[in-house]
Amino acid sequence: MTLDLFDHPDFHPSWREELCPGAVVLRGAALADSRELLKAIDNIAIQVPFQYRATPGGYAMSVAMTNCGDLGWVTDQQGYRYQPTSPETLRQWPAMPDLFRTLAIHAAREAGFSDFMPDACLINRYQIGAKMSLHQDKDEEDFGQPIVSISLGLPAVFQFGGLERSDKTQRVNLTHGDIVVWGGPARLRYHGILPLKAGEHSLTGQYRFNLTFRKAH
DNA sequence: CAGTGCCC
DNA sequence: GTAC
Repeated sequence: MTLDLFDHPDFHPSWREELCPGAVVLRGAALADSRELLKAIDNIAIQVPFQYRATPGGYAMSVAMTNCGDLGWVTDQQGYRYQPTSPETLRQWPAMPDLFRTLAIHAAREAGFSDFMPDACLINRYQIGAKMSLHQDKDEEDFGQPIVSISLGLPAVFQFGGLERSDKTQRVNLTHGDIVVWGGPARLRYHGILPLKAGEHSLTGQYRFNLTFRKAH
């Protein structure tokens, strides 16, 4: 991987956008590793296929999901939770690739969170029209640990709000290779993804992939 | 518990 | 804004 990207003299203000205290967009920070990241996603999905899960309220989500790492985020009628196994295979999630972990740790450090130790990586696949409505990440045990989110493939509009659902949201265009990190005072800010606009990406076709790294337990 | 979704 |  090209960790040197983070040390490159050009990797600074123009590539870094502060959304608010504790939240930053690192433009193109995963770009150089994107082909390897996508290959790794394919390899994981062969072992544990993407699933369309349902919320506890019974609605099918439009985003397909799989996981890697010690813990994976799942939802069903019982609720939201992290668990060490896939509900379908009843086996442990595939290991988190070293490239994933290292990239996430470096991005967190770049954003000011020096002790990030992710144990969970949720892999979301968005097809055209798929969305993620405004929500908080609050199923984790330690809100002192940040969230690291890597965008691959088709662009999407990220909504980044406040600590209450009714707070005004910023709209942030995220494209292939962008990394968003939020933690500290921004850790519980509401966020979401607007319906994916039709398009074609040379590496992912009609899909957007998102890797979300968390310290769950 | 379920607002990571839905509808007006 | 909010079902049950």
